[in-house]
Amino acid sequence: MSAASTTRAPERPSLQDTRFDRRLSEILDYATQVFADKGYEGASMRDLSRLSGISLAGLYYYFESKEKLLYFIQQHTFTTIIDRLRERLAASNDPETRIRIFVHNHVDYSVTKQKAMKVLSHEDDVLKNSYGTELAAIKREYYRICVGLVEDLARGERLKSVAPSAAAGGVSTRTAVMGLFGMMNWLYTWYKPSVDPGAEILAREISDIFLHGLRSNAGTAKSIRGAVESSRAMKKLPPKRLSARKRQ
Amino acid sequence: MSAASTTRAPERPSLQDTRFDRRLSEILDYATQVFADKGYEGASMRDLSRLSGISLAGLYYYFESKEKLLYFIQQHTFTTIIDRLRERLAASNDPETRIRIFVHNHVDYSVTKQKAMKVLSHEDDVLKNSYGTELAAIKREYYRICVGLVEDLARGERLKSVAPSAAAGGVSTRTAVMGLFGMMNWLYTWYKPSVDPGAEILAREISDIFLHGLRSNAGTAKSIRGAVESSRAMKKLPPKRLSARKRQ
DNA sequence: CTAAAATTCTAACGAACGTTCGAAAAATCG
DNA sequence: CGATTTTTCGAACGTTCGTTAGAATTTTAG
Repeated sequence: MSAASTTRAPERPSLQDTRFDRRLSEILDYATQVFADKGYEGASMRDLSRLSGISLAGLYYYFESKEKLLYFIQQHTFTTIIDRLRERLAASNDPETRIRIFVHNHVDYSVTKQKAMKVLSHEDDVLKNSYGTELAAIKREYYRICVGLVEDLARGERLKSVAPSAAAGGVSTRTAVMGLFGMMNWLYTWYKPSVDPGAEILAREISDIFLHGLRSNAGTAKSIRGAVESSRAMKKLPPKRLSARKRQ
Repeated sequence: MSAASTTRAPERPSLQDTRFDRRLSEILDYATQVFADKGYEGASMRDLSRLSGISLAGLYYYFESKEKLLYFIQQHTFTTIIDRLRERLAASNDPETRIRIFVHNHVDYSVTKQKAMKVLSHEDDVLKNSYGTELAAIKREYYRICVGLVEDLARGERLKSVAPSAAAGGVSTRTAVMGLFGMMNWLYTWYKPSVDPGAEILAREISDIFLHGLRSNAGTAKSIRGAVESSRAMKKLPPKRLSARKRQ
């Protein structure tokens, strides 16, 4: 009888480390690897069975569906990142330092848990049911934390270049934060531990770009208006050819 | 008899706009939508058949496999972006302006051809055979163009904060360029035309962050060393609990 | 040691997948 | 028009998919 679906006993606070728990988290590690390597849709339960050495049916003793498996991975990864962030943020009250802590925390996790982070970023909008809604809520919470940090910085330094809207020049908070997430979440596509710097240096580099990027006085920015509009580049270009085909 | 696989006549330079070509590119538009909405692996040929109104077998008259379909989309999107970029870059010799043109070109395409851009970014490493190798080459070419623009800027302004390596503070060229790609390629996950600014403003915001980020004199950067190491946050944290389970 | 509970397995289910065959229909052209 | 080519389609192919029933085995506890 499948424990994950039917048995429903005392339900202790689940803070123990039972045999079942250990096996499940072992499976989650294998699943993270398979999902990272082949994508959620591209990976099959048979791939996971082969890699983990557990029979196909044996897997289903620990979770009830492939979807739940992805949910477990993403939920665990996300809450771990947020928990660590909260602990680390307690160490400073300086707005700039706190943003650097935020970036370091995120980059550090991306570097040390590359596959989990890839599954979190790349399979972002796969889950559609209640799992998806819950993960979306966690994501929004994480986003709001970052917005708060940026607003603290802007307030403290009176950065008029960071504003809710970017109408008159300067950078909107939303674009800034999303840009930062872009720099961090894109890591999984290019980071190679053997070639690239460690989390400390990488986090400093990204923080530098972001922080100094926000501190710009927007007045000095050049416009591409003149240069571009003088060419035909800005106008609607004629549709390009499709690739070659084999026909007469 | 399937024209795409067997017939092999005169093979004119394929610069015409035949009935076949028009139908194929119509199918590619539908396929772009399906792949963007459900992911390449998650989308089925039956989904495409339903959306396009063409029978399952009818589709295969125009291409020989699902893989080739993805290749067509990605190859066409990528070369279009590069072609437009080359035209637009001809309008200026100023290093900063040229980088702004690069960003605008990329952002503009992301905003106006959202779905195609999502397929290009999100299904980046799906193709493994010769298709994949060819696309990787195009990608490298695009990357090298951007590196060239950044190097021109650093040379022209004697930015000692932008260097091949980032050992002593400052930002390595690789991290800078990858960070820029991150900001731009992450767009597809959050950009909403109804809420967010148009390509012009968005491109200026991203360019501002990037350019002013690079121009920082790295000396003023704070370190999170002290703050973070004084807490237990930097150390290996005890493993967090997995999510709840239903057992006794 | 024995009985109960927890864990694992083999074998299979029906559904969905990418792709193809061969004939029907539509378009082209003398 | 009739002949030929181009385009479309219903029906099926073999394979793989996620999942499950039920028996066999291992672990746990008295």
